[in-house]
Amino acid sequence: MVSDRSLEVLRVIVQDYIASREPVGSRSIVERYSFGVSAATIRNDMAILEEEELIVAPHTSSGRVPTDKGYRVFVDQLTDLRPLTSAQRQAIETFLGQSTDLDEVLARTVRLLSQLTHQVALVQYPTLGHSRIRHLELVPLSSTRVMIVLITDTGRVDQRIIEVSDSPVDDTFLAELRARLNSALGGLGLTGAAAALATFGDQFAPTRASVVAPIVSSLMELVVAGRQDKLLMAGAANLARTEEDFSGSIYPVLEAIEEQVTLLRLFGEMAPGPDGFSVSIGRENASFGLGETSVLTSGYTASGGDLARLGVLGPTRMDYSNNMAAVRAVARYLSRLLGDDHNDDGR
Amino acid sequence: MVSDRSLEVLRVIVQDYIASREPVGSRSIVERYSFGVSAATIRNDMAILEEEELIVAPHTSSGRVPTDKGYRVFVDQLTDLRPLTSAQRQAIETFLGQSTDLDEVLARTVRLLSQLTHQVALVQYPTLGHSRIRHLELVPLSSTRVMIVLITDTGRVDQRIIEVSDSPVDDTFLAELRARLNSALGGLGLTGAAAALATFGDQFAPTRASVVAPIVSSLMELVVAGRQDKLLMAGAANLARTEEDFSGSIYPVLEAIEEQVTLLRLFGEMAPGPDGFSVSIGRENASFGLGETSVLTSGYTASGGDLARLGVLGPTRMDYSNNMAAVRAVARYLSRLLGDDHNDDGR
DNA sequence: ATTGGCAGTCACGTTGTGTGAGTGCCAAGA
DNA sequence: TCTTGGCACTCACACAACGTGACTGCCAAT
Repeated sequence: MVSDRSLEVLRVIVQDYIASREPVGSRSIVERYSFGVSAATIRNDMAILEEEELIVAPHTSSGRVPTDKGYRVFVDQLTDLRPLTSAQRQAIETFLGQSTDLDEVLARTVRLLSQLTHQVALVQYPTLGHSRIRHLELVPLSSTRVMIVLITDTGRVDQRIIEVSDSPVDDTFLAELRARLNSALGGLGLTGAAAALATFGDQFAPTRASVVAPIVSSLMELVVAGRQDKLLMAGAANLARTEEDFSGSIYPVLEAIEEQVTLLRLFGEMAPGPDGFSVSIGRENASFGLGETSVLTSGYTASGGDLARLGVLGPTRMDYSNNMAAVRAVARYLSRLLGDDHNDDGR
Repeated sequence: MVSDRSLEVLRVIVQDYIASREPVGSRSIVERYSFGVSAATIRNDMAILEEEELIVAPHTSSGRVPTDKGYRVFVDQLTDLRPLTSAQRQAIETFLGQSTDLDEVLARTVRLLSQLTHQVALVQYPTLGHSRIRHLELVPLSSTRVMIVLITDTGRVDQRIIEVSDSPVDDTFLAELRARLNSALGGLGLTGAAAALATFGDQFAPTRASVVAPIVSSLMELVVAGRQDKLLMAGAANLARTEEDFSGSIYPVLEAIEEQVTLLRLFGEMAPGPDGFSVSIGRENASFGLGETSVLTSGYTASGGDLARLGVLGPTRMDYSNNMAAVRAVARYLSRLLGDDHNDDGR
């Protein structure tokens, strides 16, 4: 059976291997840590760990390296998150403290997270599920083209350009349409808006259909698509820095993370832990072409209770302790920032 | 002196080296090409080319490799651009043919270009210099926060959120302000708008200053910042695919291209050639941390004559012929698409 | 100007050898 | 039953020696 000391041994193996990228042997363990036992005993423990597939020996006669399963046990045991240094805390403050615009806040956040962890950082835009429509604008671009701008109370702006009929657009009618749309949809959640839109066209004369129909249907798409997420990334270069941690080239990894859809699926499938925190290690991500990377994510809440995730992605051999602390801290700070800032009245 | 045949030799050296990534020797040249002379003669030519620093021998006794200067001469001589295959032409059509939204067109363009060239593709957003203000929207977000949305006739949307005074915002006044701003600025170019804004605040009572002033100054920033460009990128993974073409790690390259500002400076400094096309090779980009990469760019015109650039970036050892053709073709197609599409009346 | 020939250089792949880190096992001790 | 020291064994790795082959540079002859 795997004793308490065995787990301790696993812990130091992971630690040393993370620090040095070299297989760690029994001898170096007794030298560096005071286990109070001899190397032979450590070897016995290591045999047990190997039995349990928590570590492996790359060659017959070399030190041991944690397996994915080993990392998993290590991470699950990791209760005492190394607190951030005061310098790191201050970095968070100064980095995020000033900005007000959602775009800017998230852009800064992703850069910050990348710098704190030296990994690829990811920040998901808040889903618009719970956000409400603040304003809706129709802007005539030309005689037959109209731009629709949708602004939600999270500060997010979506736009779309559409072609309306072949008859020239009537400006005054467009203004009327805008007014009606705003009064019909303003303040509604996106699901409510979709419902309202379904019958919205009925109040107009059929002759107007050529203008109203495409706008409504396009708006419908926009409202539905609003739930489809967007994602920021920073620090991709860090993958090249830690290139030796990948068996082959980093090409497939870069390719995988360039595809936003992949990352969004990954975010979606990561079981949100009790405190919104989740870790996915190595092969657990194999289906995304990311079998040699680990992903740490944490949820954060934007205004209106909208939930989104942020996190970091890096080689399986990463500094979990530090990175988990950073992800947690940033997620908390961001939640506070967005919550406090946007959570006002609603007019 | 460097004879005509010497230049031919340079050409085939570049060609072969690009194809094989191996130093090319005199022997393999006479085998593969019908120069009608012996290897020794080729060797003499190569000696001349080496004298001129167009090629170098990595080791005393190995084939030759083009220098940056050699690539430069090669590219400058390159008149017969390999025309795109019909498959490539069709890819352009089907890829870009359908979309109408500027964001979407550019997003598709950058992906397309990356796929055609297997390099990192870059597309700069049209500068707003020549574009005119189509519409301006003020949206109250809360009692003290207002979102400004600026829409130009290129279909670009910029927004910004600002904090206005400590007194609650007056909705009706905001509506009036919006109307006045639109009538004052609508249809103006950005430079004109900046001028108009300078005196815009004067028409309001001083008591309104706490609301008007921040909006006007923020709008001013937005108008000026409008010229600051934005940039899309795709295919960064390709750098990892051609990793062997970089002496060290690709880390510095990835790092450099992650910084949009760097790329924008690079775009800015690339002398636009006669037909708007420009090539920058190897060390010519050293100041950007891109001394081992080449950049091919071409200008394209959006509506209103606004000029922007697009291009590809890759290792110095790249297929110039193919990539130049692709960049040219895509730039032309994009110009036509944006020109035709957006260049309509203006109401 | 071109050519064939020839000597010289040097990267690279192969093979052989020693070295050291580290393991597994076992018998003895607590 | 757990721990320990000892010992034989394995094997990656670094290093040196050695061909081999692909070049080049030079030169005398055409």
